[in-house]
Amino acid sequence: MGKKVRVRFAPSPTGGLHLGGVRTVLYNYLFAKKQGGDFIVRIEDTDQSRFVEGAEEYIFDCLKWCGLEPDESVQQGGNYGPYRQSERKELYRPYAEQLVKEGHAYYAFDTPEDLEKMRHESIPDQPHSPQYDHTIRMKMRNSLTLSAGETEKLLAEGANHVIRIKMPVNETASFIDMIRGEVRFDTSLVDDKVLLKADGMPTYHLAVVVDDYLMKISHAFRGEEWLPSAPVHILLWKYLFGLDQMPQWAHFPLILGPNGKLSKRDGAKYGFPVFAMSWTDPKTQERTEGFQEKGFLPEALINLLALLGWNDGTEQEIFTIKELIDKFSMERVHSAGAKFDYEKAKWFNHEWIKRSTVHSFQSTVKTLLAQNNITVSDDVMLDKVIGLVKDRCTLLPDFVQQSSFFFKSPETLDVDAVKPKWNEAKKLFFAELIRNYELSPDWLAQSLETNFKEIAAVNDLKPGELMLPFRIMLVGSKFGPGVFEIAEILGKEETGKRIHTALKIFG
RNA sequence: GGCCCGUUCGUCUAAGGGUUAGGACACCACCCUUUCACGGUGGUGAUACGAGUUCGAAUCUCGUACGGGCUACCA
Repeated sequence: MGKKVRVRFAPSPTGGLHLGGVRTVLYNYLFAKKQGGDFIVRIEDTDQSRFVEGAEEYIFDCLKWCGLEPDESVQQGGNYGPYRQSERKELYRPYAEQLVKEGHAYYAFDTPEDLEKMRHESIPDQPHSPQYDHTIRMKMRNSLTLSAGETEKLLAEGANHVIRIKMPVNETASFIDMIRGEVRFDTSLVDDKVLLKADGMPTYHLAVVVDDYLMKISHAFRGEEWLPSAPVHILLWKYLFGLDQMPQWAHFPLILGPNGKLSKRDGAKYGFPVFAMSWTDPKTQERTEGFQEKGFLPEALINLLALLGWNDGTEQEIFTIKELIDKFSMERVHSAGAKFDYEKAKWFNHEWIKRSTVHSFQSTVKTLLAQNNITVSDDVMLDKVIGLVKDRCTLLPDFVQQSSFFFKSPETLDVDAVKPKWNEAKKLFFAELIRNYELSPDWLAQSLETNFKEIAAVNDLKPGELMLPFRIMLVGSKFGPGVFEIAEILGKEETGKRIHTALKIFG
């Protein structure tokens, strides 16, 4: 023991980073930081056919936005690079060949057509699952069925070939999952996975084991979808580096959408984002909106993701990243999959908006308003407005609706809300109100309200029937903070102006 | 089909043999608010099923059912 904690997130840069990915990063990060360990990001780009322009940088942008930055990666550098598997290509073949030499793997020369044929017609008695395993490998074209001479010759000729693991028969491969406990597999039932592809690149199976070893990874965490390939990795560890060197593993429960596993392809078709940040497919130009653009605070995203599959055993639900680091433990991660609930996600965001300081929203709100052609020149006023409205905002764009009218008089007034009960007496009231307000020695919500009610009383009118019209005059519609607080921020001149304008419209 | 993982309110979850099965989101009602929210109070609502172990099971075991994942020279 005493081994330094080193964990890694190993994404394949093929598109948007979805919720499950961010949560995997998060749990890795929390675990590492709690133990004072290192968090590494390794790019798994061994499938060149799936290369997507910009995907790698996008992933790092997402991590940065989330505040989950790695200690070592393509961008940060580090002592265990390169951190991109495509740049480590030459490194893997010797391991694969060592396995062949030791009888744990073999060369296979089957063409794609051969494989296709094998899968579709070789097993008449079984309806499914023709896999390249111990029951059929002796019927295929590989170094097990070919003579040593033939094999050598083919290799010398540069024939297309892969290296496959030779799964043993009737052995049990097992490991202790930090979340699930012991998991065991019958090796006879696992197929001979390709380790080294025809283009010389390793598959995930070989690369993950070799790199985890070389990068001294102490704990390897990944999604539950990887559990079935665990026996392959266990055997590779056993053959290559020794089981005692194998990192401790944990497989996280899946995050489910409405129809099973959350998938990148489903984009925002669920009615909620699945990506951390917006992603535009460089080929189709199809853009999928992310949590950031939807108006989520990174703190909220982190918080809600942390609670999707983990809790600290108390009833606390709002956690800062610092608290999460402090309290996280792998043993408390749930083993069952969790369906994502967008309503609850929004609740988390609302809570975070309420808890964040007024100042933290200043530039965001300014930008949001600018996008709606509203220029804010008075920062003091802006802060007051934010303070007044932030509790009513669930998503960041809600600030637009909630604060626009402070900076720009309403374009339309909800006349219908006023008209039916509008009369001469009320009209006279507001005329008098303007005169009174003109003379007001101060301009505070409190005194504005007092005066308002006094005038109403003198004219024998119910304040309640006057406040809605007043609100419509100032806001244009039936929402927003208290009217007198709005009037205070608007100021004497602007308030008077809006009453005037409205009076003309109401008739 | 095979293999693997899983199963507590609609959703996220707590309860690691003894609780009126707790909380949160959502929903409903009431209060607060002379707008809309916030907030407060209360309510509806769950241990998939069947055996077994035990004085006692949501909790341990087995079976069944259901759900999910994997089953590529993708990760």
